[in-house]
Amino acid sequence: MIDLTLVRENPDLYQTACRIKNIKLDIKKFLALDEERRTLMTDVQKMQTERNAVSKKVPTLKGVEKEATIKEMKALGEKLKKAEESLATIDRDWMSQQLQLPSIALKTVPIGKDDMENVELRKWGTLPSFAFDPKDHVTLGEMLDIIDIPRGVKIAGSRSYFLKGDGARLELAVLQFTIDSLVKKGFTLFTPPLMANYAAMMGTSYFPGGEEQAYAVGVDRTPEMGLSEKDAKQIESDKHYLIGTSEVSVASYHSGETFKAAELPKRYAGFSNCFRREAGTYGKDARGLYRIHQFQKVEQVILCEADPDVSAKLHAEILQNAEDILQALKLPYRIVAVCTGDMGRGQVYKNDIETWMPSRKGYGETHSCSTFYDFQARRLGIKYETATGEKKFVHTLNNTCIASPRILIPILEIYQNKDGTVTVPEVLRMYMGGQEKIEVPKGM
RNA sequence: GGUGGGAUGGCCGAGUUGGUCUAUGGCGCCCGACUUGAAAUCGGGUAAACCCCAUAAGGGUUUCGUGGGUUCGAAUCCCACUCCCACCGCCA
Repeated sequence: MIDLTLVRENPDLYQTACRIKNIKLDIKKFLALDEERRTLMTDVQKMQTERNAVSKKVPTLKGVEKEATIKEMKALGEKLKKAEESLATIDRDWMSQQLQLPSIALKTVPIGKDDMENVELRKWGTLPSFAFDPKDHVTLGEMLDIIDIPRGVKIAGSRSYFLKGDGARLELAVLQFTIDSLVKKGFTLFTPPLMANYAAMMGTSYFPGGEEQAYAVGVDRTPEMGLSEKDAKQIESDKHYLIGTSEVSVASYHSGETFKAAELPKRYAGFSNCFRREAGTYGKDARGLYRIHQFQKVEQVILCEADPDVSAKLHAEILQNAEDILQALKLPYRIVAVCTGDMGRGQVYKNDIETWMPSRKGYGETHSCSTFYDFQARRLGIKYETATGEKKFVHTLNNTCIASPRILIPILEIYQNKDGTVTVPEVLRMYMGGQEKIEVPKGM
């Protein structure tokens, strides 16, 4: 959400922001509506003022005068009701447009229309070379009996999978390693609600706009369940959404709260399953574990004071935390600056980390590091009180620290051996009982 | 799932025959007085969002769980919903 006085004062700036972020919103029209809304609001308030004043006088009046006043007020009441109704109509339109307003990207953000125009900033690591014909993670997973996609599809439909045996253990190992690393750095770990209400989805700026990517719980089940109207209504009001990232729950954790400046920054780590419908991606990344409906992620969430220097520093910090994990795993990666068209309404700056995936013969996105300034905080109502007593909205940031099974793609593919086994990355062995290799299970 | 109780300002809590309620009172917090300093005491002040206005001074509206209704007027009456607490039942 944007401070509207800024939009009123700088309409061109926001129109440009819409254009470069691919948001279809006519700022001039929005401001005209905003003007209309305020005019009407003033009218309504004037009528309310009169009603309040006269109503207060009524008990002191008697007889004819009282009758006349009440009659007069009745007429005013009808006029007021009509005005309030048209205000409510305008309000809805105004609100939905207001939620479209983008934040202003930093000057350093490359201008571009989609991920093709993201800019590589730097690379780390040496790309693997194989003295044999390397297999992709799907083949490796089948041969080692650690990934079972066909049975996942049988149970839950396309883009579903089972991790099995050492595959499941490897996932837990990499997650636990990441969690330990963040905890050592002073992060507070959360296992948050996996279901969130509309306010949390809206507050973190996934809604409106991202509804089709979220699984809704307790909605539209009336026909199949044969519910009574009353029960159906109850379920409708029960509506929750499966989170696509723990950012939704963890960033909303302090919604409506006000901190003392000294309590900031908050360094939070959310560990959760994540659910994504992946609507509109039919056929894209169809093979393997790259794009699936359910995964596990350790996410960093930061709340800090509203100072661009402070949030820039923390952005670098949480980016580095993710790089530390990849470096410990010895996985080559690159950092890109995400361009305006690929960065979303609320972010002012965003980096992706892309990890080398041999089967893709390229880097694939594994992390996403965003700075929002006060965009989310305004929607969530998270403030802090400065030393001078001023109340301001906090800045929020977040970054993936690890997401699995996507990270298993480079691990399996880079650590594979000629004989089809996979070496367990050194730092993960202690989480797998010291195991050094994943081999074909006995009896296969 | 059943029965009962409840939701009021940062916290506790009064107000429910609709109108001097401008939401009593207390606690906490802030400022001041007294004091060498502190405590105690005394005095004053203590919500948010939004609108008008010159980014002043000032004025106004809304908010007593949420939404709707009745009324000239609603914390107070009516309807629906949400959430919390207690006990019973069921349950990983």
